[in-house]
Amino acid sequence: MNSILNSKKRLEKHGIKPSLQRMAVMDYLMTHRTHPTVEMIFNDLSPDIPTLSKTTVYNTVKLLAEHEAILTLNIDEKNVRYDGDISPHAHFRCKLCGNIHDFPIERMEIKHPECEGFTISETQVYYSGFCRNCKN
Amino acid sequence: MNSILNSKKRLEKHGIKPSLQRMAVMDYLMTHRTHPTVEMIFNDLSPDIPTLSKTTVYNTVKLLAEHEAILTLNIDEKNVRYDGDISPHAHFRCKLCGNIHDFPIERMEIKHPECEGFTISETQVYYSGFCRNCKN
DNA sequence: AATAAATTTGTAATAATTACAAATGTGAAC
DNA sequence: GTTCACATTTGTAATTATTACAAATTTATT
Repeated sequence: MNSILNSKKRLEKHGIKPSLQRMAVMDYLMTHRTHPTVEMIFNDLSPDIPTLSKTTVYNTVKLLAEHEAILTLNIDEKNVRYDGDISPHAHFRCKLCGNIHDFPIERMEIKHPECEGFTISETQVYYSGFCRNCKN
Repeated sequence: MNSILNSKKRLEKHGIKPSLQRMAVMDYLMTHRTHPTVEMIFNDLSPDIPTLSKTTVYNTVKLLAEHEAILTLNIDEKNVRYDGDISPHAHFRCKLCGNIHDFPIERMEIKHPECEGFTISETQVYYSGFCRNCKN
């Protein structure tokens, strides 16, 4: 399977004109389930696309997120992280190694008087603690 | 009710030695349910404590959070926000006005094979969308 | 009152992100 | 196929939140 083709389809599905850089970033996020930072994406793509600029990566993830082709995670206090998996799931950050894991999300009931009149368009569930490797 | 007294008690309960600045920040977070940034806390306390330094506010909220006397919210991409209400609840950020509201949290079932071996010490639930005032 | 320890303060450094304008690439019209 | 308009990318400079750090101040102890 040519994963670049998949990334192109994803871009088009979300109304984004595909370019070499956009497809590369989209493909990276679809094939790397590490919830990478802009820095990581840039470092990993640079060898293949020598002219790539970090600004382009910033611009691209912003564009992708605005078109809801990817998720923006604020689970890490330092850097913003991005996720190519847009299906509903929660995230876990290990306080020791910093790695982020996907967690299944069961369900969430939100039907309280206080919520009347609010329109919820996005939900993020963040856990933190120690992962399997780090809980010594 | 002298709310400064309450803040002193909260500090002591969490093993933090009370000082003028620490009590002021703790009190501010207990009486202002706006999930303020360091900037906001600093600006509002400065008139009363003219010698106050922004570094002190940074130091203090870090200390309070480490001792779990307050919550750290990463719901806002720009600034870290702090919450003096440590009882379980979720947060909602309006995409238009940026205000953050408390939401009740019903329950959350996390009992999936994928979670085996992970130790969850903290859970944050963030919603975003449009608040009552902003949904035009 | 003197000394040691803890806390606060101000400044300077760091680091992520954004603004912006120049350069490059792409596509349509002729 | 060349020209022109428009979109995209790039690099640099600016911005901004946060941290590092050392001096100054406050607090506690003898």
